[in-house]
Amino acid sequence: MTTLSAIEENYLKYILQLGEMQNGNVKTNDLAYKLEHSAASVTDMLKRLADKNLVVYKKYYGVSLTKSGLKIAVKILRKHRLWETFLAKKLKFTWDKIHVIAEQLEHVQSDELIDKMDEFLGFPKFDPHGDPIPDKHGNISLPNVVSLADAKMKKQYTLQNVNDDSAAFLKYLNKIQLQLNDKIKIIDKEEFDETIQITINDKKQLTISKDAAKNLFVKSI
Amino acid sequence: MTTLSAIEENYLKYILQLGEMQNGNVKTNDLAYKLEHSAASVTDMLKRLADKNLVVYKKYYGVSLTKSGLKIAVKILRKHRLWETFLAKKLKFTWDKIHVIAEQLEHVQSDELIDKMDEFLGFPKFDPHGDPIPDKHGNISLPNVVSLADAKMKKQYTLQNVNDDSAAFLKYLNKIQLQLNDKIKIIDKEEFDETIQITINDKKQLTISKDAAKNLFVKSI
DNA sequence: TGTAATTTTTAAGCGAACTTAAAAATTTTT
DNA sequence: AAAAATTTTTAAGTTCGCTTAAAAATTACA
Repeated sequence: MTTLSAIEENYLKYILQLGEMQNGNVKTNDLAYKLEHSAASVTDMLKRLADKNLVVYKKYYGVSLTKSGLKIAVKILRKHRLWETFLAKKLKFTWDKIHVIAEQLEHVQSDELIDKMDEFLGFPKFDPHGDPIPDKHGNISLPNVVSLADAKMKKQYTLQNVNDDSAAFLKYLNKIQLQLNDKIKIIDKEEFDETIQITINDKKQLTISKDAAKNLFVKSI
Repeated sequence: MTTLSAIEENYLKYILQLGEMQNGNVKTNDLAYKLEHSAASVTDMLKRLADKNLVVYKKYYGVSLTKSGLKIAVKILRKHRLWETFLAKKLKFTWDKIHVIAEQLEHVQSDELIDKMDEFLGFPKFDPHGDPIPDKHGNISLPNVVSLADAKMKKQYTLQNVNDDSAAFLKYLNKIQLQLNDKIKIIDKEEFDETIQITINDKKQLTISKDAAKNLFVKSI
């Protein structure tokens, strides 16, 4: 199989990402929005990806990944998250900058490079955002995580994951000094606006908005 | 200035590389051979690069880099050689594989990434092949510097650089009392194991192993 | 120096990945 | 269920980076 262009790889990546919340089916317009292209150009590409057997495309309905398309998409995810880990851990990049650079690096083609990088980093299971890194065979380890908005009162959690890569959100986390693996306990939930009172590491107490809580994923301990 | 495509960057890279042996001028056919493209497509691109003021292109004569073209080409060289150093030193790639991968990595766009990588590697002056790595400002350690392993018999050299910061190697240099700027003359090369007989400052005579010689960079005087 | 050989450019055309505008299908509203 | 609104596709056109074939300029040589 001939190697895909970075553009084709991005399509597969976003079909995987957008499909995760649904049943796997992604609408043309959602892809167009994500990729910042016109809907017409998305339709165009989807037909070509379908010809290559990477996606199943049904007119006016949507698109989903085939087995081989999924395999490639997961590999890109693996590369992206390994590179993010490298940038953060080894090169000491701050959170808000690693995503954009990893979006370039994820398209470098070399299986040996991925595997050597994996080894160099000590075979990490999660990237700096707490997202699971698929292993060499595409297996993803999923811990029992829930959104902080759905978490229960008075239970102990650790911050596992953030679901918003925007620079603004990451800067916010920096400001309130909330980091991955920090211990979190909910001490109150305000019904009215769904804000949440938490303690971080049993010390600092602060208020988290509904919007922020939805993007913070925690694991019960 | 808008960022260049990887293809445009490759043109600049090869114009620099091929021009080094000449007076800086490169022929259309030589580029076509290097890039494995038709001569027609090279002509096409050279016109576009000239429009962007990156090269000076004279019909039927050849092409050379402008000031801004040179600056970009040197930057790509810097990136290529830093990545090669990273692949060899940190990821333990063998020599024969690093070039192909670095040819992809050199096109990743991020100034901060280059500089952080440079720092991570300890600001190396030479890549694994002994080629000089341009610094942040584009300055290159003099090109008449060669590895002692590649130096000629009976010529006079001075020690310019060492490309191994390991305590063991530095201790070894101390022991044999070899210092920067010392005069070195090769008086014999043993074919069998590639050990080298040298004199230091026309006095002390000693034997240098192949491995040590590869890490000693000398300049002819 | 005139002709032959070589190099380089021009011309025409192609595929990938995009665009806008119009047409068609689907979904929503009344 | 018909009309209106929205989504998606089709059609036509663009740019980039390539091709081959031909024409033109340069270089080699007899």
